[in-house]
Amino acid sequence: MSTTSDKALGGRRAQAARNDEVILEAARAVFLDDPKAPIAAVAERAGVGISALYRRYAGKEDLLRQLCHDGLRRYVAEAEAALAESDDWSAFTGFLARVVDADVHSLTVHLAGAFTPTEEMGRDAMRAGELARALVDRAHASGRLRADVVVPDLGLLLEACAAVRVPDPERTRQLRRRQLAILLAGLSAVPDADPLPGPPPAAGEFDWRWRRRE
Amino acid sequence: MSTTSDKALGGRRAQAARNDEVILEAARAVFLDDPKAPIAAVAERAGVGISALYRRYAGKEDLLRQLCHDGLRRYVAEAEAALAESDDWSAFTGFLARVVDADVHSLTVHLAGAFTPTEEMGRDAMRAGELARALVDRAHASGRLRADVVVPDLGLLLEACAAVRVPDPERTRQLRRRQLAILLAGLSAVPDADPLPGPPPAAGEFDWRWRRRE
DNA sequence: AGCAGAGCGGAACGATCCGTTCCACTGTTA
DNA sequence: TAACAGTGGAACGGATCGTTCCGCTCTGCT
Repeated sequence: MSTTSDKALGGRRAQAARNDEVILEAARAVFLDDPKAPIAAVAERAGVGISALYRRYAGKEDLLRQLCHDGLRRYVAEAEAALAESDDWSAFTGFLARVVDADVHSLTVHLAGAFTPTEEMGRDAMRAGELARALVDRAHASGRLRADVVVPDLGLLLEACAAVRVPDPERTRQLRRRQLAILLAGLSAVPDADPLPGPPPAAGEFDWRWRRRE
Repeated sequence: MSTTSDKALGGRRAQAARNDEVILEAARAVFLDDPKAPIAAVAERAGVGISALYRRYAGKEDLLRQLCHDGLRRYVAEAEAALAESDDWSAFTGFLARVVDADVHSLTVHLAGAFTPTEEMGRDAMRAGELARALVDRAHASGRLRADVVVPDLGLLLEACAAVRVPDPERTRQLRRRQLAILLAGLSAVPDADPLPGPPPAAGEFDWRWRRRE
């Protein structure tokens, strides 16, 4: 009944399948907390040995890359989901709230530079950019977003939220929501506001993070 | 004419006095860029040998502590200067702009935990808190600050600005000014705004950073 | 029942990295 | 010219970390 290729796994195989998730979750938690954490910390947090890690990933760089790519995919998925909404403004704000909650920015940006990206990641990153532009365009169309906000301003916004971090994850989420609310209030169109200062952030201005570090 | 205790130094003494500043500047730049940078990086950046560092500081921890304390003192000085202004709102915004420009937040917060703080730093930190409260009180009194903003919200704001960093320092300053403008717009009182969400940040909620790390 | 091997834990290894010490050297001061 | 503050940078010892490897367990198949 239970063959090797069967989906209903028991015993050792089930344990292994469970470990897949446990390890990914542990890696997420550990590397979000400290991008330079040793790989042994991931194993310890997952409650497994180091072998369990190396069985799944070619090395640390491979794990980091996968984690980062997951974050990127999540970003794209949330953006697509948001674009399916009818209300332009709540699509925009809902997207940001979900991305902030999921800590996607830390995953994609703070892990960047620790590995050589794949071509597929490049494609996904481009797609993410297009979707963000669509979201911002619709937010502008709704009239609720101030006119001088540009797409890369989202980078500043997400960075600001990701910078908030306290030991308790739930509390972190709450404080980030507050930060996001303040920022969104600041980005909202009001009758007679001073224009935002300085040259706005440009498209590739944050790409330097992806340069291989050390 | 030129005795040992003379202020007008020449030759070797002048070089040493100059090195004092060069080293501090280099340390600021290096540790702002990477709080875990090796001490040799500071020496290299300053264009001096390692001995020149150890002649002035007992060790890395001592240097970090001094750097952090400098940041704290700068914060206090800016706050005092701001409180001398007559206009409540521009005292508030001017203070924030100067603190953000000076990258004081990174110095005091991102270096915290890398050394055991002195009692004097504790006193200065308390004084900083009092001054911040006075600044926020006056901003509230001006009617320009939304009523539900609390003092520790400044922590979120400064963190948000400090999180913006690109390789070029001047460009970093510009982008941070933009970020600050957005945040201040978000913190400005408007007729009928939704209240800020979540339990507001509490007084000691960011103190965990000061716990000795590893 | 028994065997082959997938999966695993964790010690051990080798390669860095980094803080600190130390010593030879140089220009200055008395 | 003797003493020395100031310095550069090699060298050392400890710590860290990625990766490998070996022995063990438990499973799935014959």
